[in-house]
Amino acid sequence: MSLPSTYSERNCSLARALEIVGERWTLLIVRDAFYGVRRFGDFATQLGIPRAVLTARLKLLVREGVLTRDDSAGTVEYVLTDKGVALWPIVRSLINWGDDFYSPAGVKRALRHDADGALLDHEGRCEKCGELVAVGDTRIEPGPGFRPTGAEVDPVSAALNTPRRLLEPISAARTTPAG
Amino acid sequence: MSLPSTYSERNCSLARALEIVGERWTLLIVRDAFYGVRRFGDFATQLGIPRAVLTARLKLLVREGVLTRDDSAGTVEYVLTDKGVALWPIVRSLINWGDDFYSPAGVKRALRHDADGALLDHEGRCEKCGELVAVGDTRIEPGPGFRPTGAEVDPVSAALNTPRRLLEPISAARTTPAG
DNA sequence: CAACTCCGGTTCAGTGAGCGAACCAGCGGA
DNA sequence: TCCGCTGGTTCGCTCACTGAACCGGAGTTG
Repeated sequence: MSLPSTYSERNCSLARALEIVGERWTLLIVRDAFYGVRRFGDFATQLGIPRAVLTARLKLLVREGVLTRDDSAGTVEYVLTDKGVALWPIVRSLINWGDDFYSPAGVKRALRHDADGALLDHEGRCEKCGELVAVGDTRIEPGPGFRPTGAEVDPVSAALNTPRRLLEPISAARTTPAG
Repeated sequence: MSLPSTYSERNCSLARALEIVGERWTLLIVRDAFYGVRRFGDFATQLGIPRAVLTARLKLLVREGVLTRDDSAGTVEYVLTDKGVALWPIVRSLINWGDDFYSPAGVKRALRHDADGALLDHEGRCEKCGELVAVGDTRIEPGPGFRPTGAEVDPVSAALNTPRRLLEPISAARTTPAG
C-alpha cells in the first residue's frame, strides 16, 4: 500500500501487512499463485493486469519473500514460499465474505477436503472429519454460483475451472493440451 | 479496488470482495471501526488520511452496507453493520500474518477472550475454553511487540492503547476525559 | 444577537501511480 | 537465417491520492 514510511500507526500489524499485500492486484496475484499459476504470461492474461504493474508486484513479492523466482528450469516460475502460503487464511476469508454477500446463487468456487471430498467451513475445517485442512490438501472446484463465460478456450483458464488441488502447478496443462 | 467493471474474472469472490475493501485505507478504516472509532474527525486524525479520501471511503462503505451513518444523536456516527462485523476474520488474519512475519518482538496487540482472559489462536478460538470467540467478546490490549510512541496525549489514542473490548465506542473517552 | 468554537465535510492545484499499447531481447526450433 | 514464444521494458495519458485551505451548520457564551 506504500503508506508514507512515516506512517503514524506503526503499532498495527494490519498496516504492516497491507504495505505488502494491500496494493492493487497483489492479492489477486497471490490467489492465482494458490491456484497454480506460476508464469509471468499466465498471470498477465488471467488477470488482465498491465505488464509493467505485474513486474513491479512480482518484484515486491519476491523481495518480501512471499514468492520465489525460480529460473533454473529454462522458464521462469514464481512459486509461493511458506510465508506466501501463510496468506491463505486471508485469501480464504476474503473469498468467504465475497461469497456470503455478493453471490446469492451460492459460492462461486467450492473448497473441499481432497481426502474425503467434504466442504470446508468458514474456519477452514473439513465439515466431515473436522480436521483443519492444509492448503495442499484443499481441492477447489466450480460451485453453484459459478457462471461459465463460455469463452475459455485457453488451456490455463480451462485448467483453473476444473476441480484441482491448490498449489498444484498448471504448467502441465499448458505443455500437454487437453485435446 | 475499482477494477474495470468489465473485469474478466467475474467468477472470483475474492475480486468482488476487493472491489469493496481492497482500496487503499479502507481496511484501516474498518479496523478502527472495530476498535470503537465512530466519528469522522477521529478516523481522520488516527489514520492521517486525507479528508477527501476519508469522505469517499465512508460513502462507499455506507453504500455497500458495511457501515451505517447514524445522524440521530446530534453527532454523526459511523458504526459497523453485521456485514461489516463479518469482515473480522479478514482483519484478524491480516493482523496475525503481520505479527508473524513483521513483529519479531511478539504481537503488537494481543486478542483475548474477555470472559476468561486467555489468548485467541489463529482461528479465533480461545486457547483456554476452546470457544469460537465472538467479536464483541474479544478484548484487545498492547502486546509484547507494542512500542509506545510516547506522544499520545489525545484521549482517543490513549483509549485505543488501553485494554478494551472490540466494537465498544470510544466516544465515552472523549466526553469524560481521564483526568 | 454577534462572536467563537467544534465538526463534518468540500475545493483545489500538484503529483505520482496505474493504464494500455507498442517495443525489445534472449532462446529454441525449423 | 528466420520465426515465434516469453519475460520483460518504455512511454505518453489519465486519474486517483495528497495536503492544505476553505466552508457552513450547530451549539454556546457574553
